[in-house]
Amino acid sequence: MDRIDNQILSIIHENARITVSEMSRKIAMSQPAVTERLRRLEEQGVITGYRAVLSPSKLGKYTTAFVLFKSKNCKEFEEFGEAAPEIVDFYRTSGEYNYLLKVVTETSETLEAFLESCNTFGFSSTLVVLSTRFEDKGLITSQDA
Amino acid sequence: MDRIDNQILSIIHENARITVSEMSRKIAMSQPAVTERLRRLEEQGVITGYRAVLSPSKLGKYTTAFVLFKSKNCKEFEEFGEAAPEIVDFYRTSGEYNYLLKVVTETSETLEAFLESCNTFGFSSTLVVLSTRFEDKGLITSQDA
DNA sequence: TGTGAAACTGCATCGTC
DNA sequence: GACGATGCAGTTTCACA
Repeated sequence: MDRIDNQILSIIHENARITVSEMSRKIAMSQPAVTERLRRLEEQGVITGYRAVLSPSKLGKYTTAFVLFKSKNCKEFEEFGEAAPEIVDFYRTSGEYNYLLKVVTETSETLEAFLESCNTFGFSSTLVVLSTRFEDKGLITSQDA
Repeated sequence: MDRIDNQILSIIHENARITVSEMSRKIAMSQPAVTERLRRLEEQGVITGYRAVLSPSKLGKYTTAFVLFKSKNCKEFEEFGEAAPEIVDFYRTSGEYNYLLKVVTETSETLEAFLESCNTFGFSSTLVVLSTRFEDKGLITSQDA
């Protein structure tokens, strides 16, 4: 994990579909060398995947909310969470609440319906997202790369 | 936006570095047709980008937390947030708190230092993430694709 | 680990429907 | 909108440093 690896990570976090050739030009290194470094970063688990970022609103999902949850039966609630398509992110947390969920739904009505379906598992508190300033800022700072 | 577009979105959300040829085999359509559909999905803003997913712990970041924030001066706080490398996600929310931040730091000590640097802007409540059950579940359900 | 060369594979583009 | 053909670009592999 040297400076070149950090450059590769920074570039590929910005644009996961960049070609290895283009990257090799950016960092002034041969294309097979970059391919090999990428392979290693994947193998070591530094890179865990590559994802397209989709616009919720363009897919008819206009409501995003964070739900703080205090569940009684954790096992049952986690099984419910796995199966619920509305839950995009699912975290176990410390504090008064033991779960935090990011929920994406069509409208506030479908959010309400979702919250009601959670009621049997415990108590929740919901924060509706008004707007997103930014998401998924890179973990590599310019000084690292 | 038909079933084939949904299939493309589902596939490329799973693996953003898949080749167009491989996709075209999976969905039994010619390579130029898939290229054209991809181009349109990008142009329409359904796909807003492609990102590598990086492991925080492999980069020395062992602490993730969600910070609920109640700020007095919103403009100043947002400028601070843009510049803070610890803040990975930044949302404006409804409710008692007006911001929600996802913060990734090296240790609980660096989290503490970050929280102290926020103090001038208002009041915060922090939920430390104990574990992540899942993140970034696809917005396309199997019935759509 | 990194490089250069060669064979292979994938992609952009265009004409056709 | 989708297809097939084609020339160019990117990737894989390997011998060598």
